[in-house]
Amino acid sequence: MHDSFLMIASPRRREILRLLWAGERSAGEVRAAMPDVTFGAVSQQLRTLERAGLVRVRADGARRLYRAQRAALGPLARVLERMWDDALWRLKLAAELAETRRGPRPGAKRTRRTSRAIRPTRRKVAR
Amino acid sequence: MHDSFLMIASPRRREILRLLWAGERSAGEVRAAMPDVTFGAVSQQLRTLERAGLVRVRADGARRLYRAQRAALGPLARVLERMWDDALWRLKLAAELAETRRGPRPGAKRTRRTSRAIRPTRRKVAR
DNA sequence: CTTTTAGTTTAGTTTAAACTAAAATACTTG
DNA sequence: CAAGTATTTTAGTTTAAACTAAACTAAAAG
Repeated sequence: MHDSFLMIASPRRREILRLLWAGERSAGEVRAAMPDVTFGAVSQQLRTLERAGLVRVRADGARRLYRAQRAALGPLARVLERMWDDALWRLKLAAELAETRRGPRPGAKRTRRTSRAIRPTRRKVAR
Repeated sequence: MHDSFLMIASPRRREILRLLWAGERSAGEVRAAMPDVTFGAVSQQLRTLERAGLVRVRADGARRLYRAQRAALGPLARVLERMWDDALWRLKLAAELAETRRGPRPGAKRTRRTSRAIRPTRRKVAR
């Protein structure tokens, strides 16, 4: 994934961008705004956005503060801003968030995995 | 699928829209511009775009003439137009078309299916 | 040092998109 | 009507995205 069109195609990522548009927020604050998904899911989308250059991170103690890199979206930034200002579009957005869920639902039955921890996987310590 | 953001997230659909932007073209003419996929694949994307209201069809004998409904894209129409005018973006587009292929490659090995024709499936005769 | 708080990462699951091949449909022409 | 051309539709496959649960890491607090 790398393309801006693809990035803003996801209602979830658009919502995250909106939250980070005006200023910095911690990962936990972003997560708090989306109680329907796990922290892991939000963290992954933040990383996806970071890799695409659409957000920046900054460590602050145990927290990590994210903010949008508005210019990275080019002309699409304006489109998003106009959308967020438009009340009608806001209603559509809410509907989409409910509709376009792709991964497993919270109540999905899953097979128990065996212990794991085969690879020690030292974290890259860049925080 | 229904959202404009989702619609233009696909390089294939963006390319189809570009071809239909200036005027009418038959499904076959669109297909001829994308020799890397089957007629079926193009026909499906045309229908997807039609359902989203982004193109219009018109029957002409055995052919079906498509054209873009530019206004349906709202502010995104301008973004696409600017993109198509920009030579740099054109290079990126070519790269993406090669990269973001998701379905089976032309040479993918597939299991032979058994006869079929279980359902008669009368076509809805709306052409 | 132990526990708590904050967040990331991994491994695996589910789902939809994008495709193919083949069958079906429809119009046209001999 | 048969054959050919144009296109759609169906059924099935492959792939990547989006998610969950659990394991992990790191900093802060007790």
